[in-house]
Amino acid sequence: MKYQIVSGKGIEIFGSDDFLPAHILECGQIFAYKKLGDNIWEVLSKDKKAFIFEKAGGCFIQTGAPEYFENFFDLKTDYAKIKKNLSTHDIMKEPVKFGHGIRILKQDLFETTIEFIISANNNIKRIQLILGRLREKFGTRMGDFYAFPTREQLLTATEKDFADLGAGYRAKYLFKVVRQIDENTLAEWQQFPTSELRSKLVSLAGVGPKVADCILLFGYGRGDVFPVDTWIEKMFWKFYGDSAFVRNVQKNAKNPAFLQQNVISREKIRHFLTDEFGLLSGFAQQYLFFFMRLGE
DNA sequence: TTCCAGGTGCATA
DNA sequence: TATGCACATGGA
Repeated sequence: MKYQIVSGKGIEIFGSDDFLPAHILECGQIFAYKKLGDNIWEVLSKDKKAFIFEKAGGCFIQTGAPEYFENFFDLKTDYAKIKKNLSTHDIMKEPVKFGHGIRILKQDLFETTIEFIISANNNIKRIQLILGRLREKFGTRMGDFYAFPTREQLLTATEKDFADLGAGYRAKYLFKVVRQIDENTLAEWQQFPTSELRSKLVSLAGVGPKVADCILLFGYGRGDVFPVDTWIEKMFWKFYGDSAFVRNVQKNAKNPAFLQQNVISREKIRHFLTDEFGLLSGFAQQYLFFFMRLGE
């Protein structure tokens, strides 16, 4: 994909095959965005903001921090190649076509951690509501918007403060996790291989296997993880319900009368899918998630 | 009213 | 290792 940085003003994106705001922003990887009009989107990351204007032949990302968003939108990665590789899997052909403009964002580690702790067993609308309140209450005002709060700022919040945002039972996780990690620690963890990094993340309050995989994928940019949530579970049964893998597990199940869901755990599904897609697992996951939620 | 949402923590076997 | 249950909240 071709693009050009316009110093201090933004980034010009040429073509829409590998960059579509609706696909990038609505595939579940980010919560801090808003559709302002037919062809205008607003995106917040950390203490920065960008507008994306869709126009004939591409997009313009308007921002005072083009270099930051060049990395954020992962513009240097060749998604045409990734989609070509993924499409060798039959089940990926439709999802890749449907979400062809998806890119996996490289989001701030601290922000991503907090966001996905809140995302657990929650719906996207309410997650956005809670996060909006979190910015307003604890973040620094940046003119017409609020920055995502720093760890320092969140240390001033009580458990009740988090609950008052509507975080529900996740309030105690938030209170605890800001005392377990800071921005520097999260950055230092980048040096670890995925499995080791994953176990460090799982040790944090409110971070289980699914949230850890989201942080690994959307923050650390690890492609070798496959977050399994309710939508991916549905996808698995839809596309692989009759696969040899499933038939084999069922055959060996102690009680064959059990429903499929009772025999194959999310952990098994995760292993199956990461074996299937390897280093492209995370990419496959995003096309499939988007397809299951909005496609068909 | 009940179910569900990008699940996790904890006790138990 | 895996299973069962509690956990806040709001929309459908």
